[in-house]
Amino acid sequence: MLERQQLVRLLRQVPLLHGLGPNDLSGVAAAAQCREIERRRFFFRQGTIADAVYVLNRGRVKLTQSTPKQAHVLLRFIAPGEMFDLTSLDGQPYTLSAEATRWSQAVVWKVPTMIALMERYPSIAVNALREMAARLQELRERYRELATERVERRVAHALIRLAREAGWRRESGFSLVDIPLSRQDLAEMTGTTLYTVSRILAGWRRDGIIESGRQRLAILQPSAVQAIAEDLPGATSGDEKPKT
Amino acid sequence: MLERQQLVRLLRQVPLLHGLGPNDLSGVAAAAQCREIERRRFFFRQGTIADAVYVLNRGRVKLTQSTPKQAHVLLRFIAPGEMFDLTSLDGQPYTLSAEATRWSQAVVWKVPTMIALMERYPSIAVNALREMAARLQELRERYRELATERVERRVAHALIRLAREAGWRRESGFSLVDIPLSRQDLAEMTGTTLYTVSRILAGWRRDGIIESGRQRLAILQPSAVQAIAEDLPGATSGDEKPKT
DNA sequence: CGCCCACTTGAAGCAGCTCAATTGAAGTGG
DNA sequence: CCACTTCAATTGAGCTGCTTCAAGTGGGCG
Repeated sequence: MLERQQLVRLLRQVPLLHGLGPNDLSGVAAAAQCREIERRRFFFRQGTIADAVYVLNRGRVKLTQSTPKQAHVLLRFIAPGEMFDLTSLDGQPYTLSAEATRWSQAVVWKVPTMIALMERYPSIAVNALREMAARLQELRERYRELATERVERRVAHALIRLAREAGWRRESGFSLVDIPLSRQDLAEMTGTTLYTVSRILAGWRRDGIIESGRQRLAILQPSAVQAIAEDLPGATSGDEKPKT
Repeated sequence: MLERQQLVRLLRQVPLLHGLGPNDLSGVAAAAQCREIERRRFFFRQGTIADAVYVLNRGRVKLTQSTPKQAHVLLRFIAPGEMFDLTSLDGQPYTLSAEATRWSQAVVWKVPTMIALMERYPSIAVNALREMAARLQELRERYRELATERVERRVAHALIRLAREAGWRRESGFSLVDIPLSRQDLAEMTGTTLYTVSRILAGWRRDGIIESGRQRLAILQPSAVQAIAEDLPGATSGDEKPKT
């Protein structure tokens, strides 16, 4: 757990609280709770009441939605500093679940508490709005993608997006996804099946664009992935130079 | 155009401004502008700078997104009272376009003006957040639908959604969509082609579930449409009684 | 009245899904 | 350290829902 001092220092980095002075931050911190969970456990589950707002401090969280018939959709990953999930301000049930992909720590405010804070410090509300607007915009783009693009391009986009959301580790000079990521996960991100993802990745591996193993994925030629995502020349041929 | 008095009376109905007193409303109204446009004209277009926030007063607006290759996606319709579109608070370009489907009137605030209003009247920001959260939630649901459901069910869902967003007119006892709605529009809403939509509607028409013509659509058996959307029994057989 | 444009319908092709069998890498326990 | 288990990943074969292309049809508006 965290001491107050430590918490305030943390919160200073959080985009949601930008523009607040030290005193304000201290007040906001006083209203917060802290929650830590293990890998594969949930901050909240689809169907339970949405009574809190989270800001991820350490770890990595994935947001998923599932249907009655056990079809799952992977909406996005949350990186440290990001807010999740302002689904409802009125005590409606969550329509998604938040699962830690490894040990994670989040700062939590009850919804009524957060609303009170926003009334008192309006810039929090404006920051939240900014974050929500960005989310909405990204999701709209993905929606368009899903409606108009072929699978291969969607998978390429998913990899590029993972670079931003999930982060990468440098390993022997290449980008390695910093998340345990199965074919199933990628399929659920792009609206396809794990078989199709496997075939696509196999093709890219043959072309030297990526390296991959069990829950592991490394991009050898970022520019080639970009080319596939954007319909540039040189998409399938492996004649691109690896960047880095 | 509108007088101040009239404008204030209007703004009292707007969810975005709920919780404000008469004086506050008057101040908010003073900072607003008013814009009226004809059918088929745009409040804003994809690519231009997002420097304003709109609240629709009268008419009907559709939000669309298009790709470089002229593929279009119809994101949603805006009904009077709704806010559109808080895409960006920072002067980024719009990633969508807002087109009037008939003569429309909207109240407009410049983005910096609206941010200042939110700082002054935090409940506006909270209301905006509420609206954004609802949008995000709905879009996530549609994203999941697009990723996991067949076309026929997506079209059924689109009709149900239109009932809420676009409104219906009662005509000889049946629900008629209150928007000029082509097969192409429905295709762009559901991520398919106008041909497939045409075939699906033809089937429903044979089963007596709908009536349809040129840019016209009437639902004869709402419960049958619901059944198709939700995978209930009695989906394709026309043995349901019309509600109403 | 005649043209335009939304809509319909058929036929062919294919991208991606489904099912099934196999491989192989990472634990696990003796 | 090796046998065993487990589970992600691969790959083939067949199928199908949907797209694509092309040719009509008919309602509505100028």
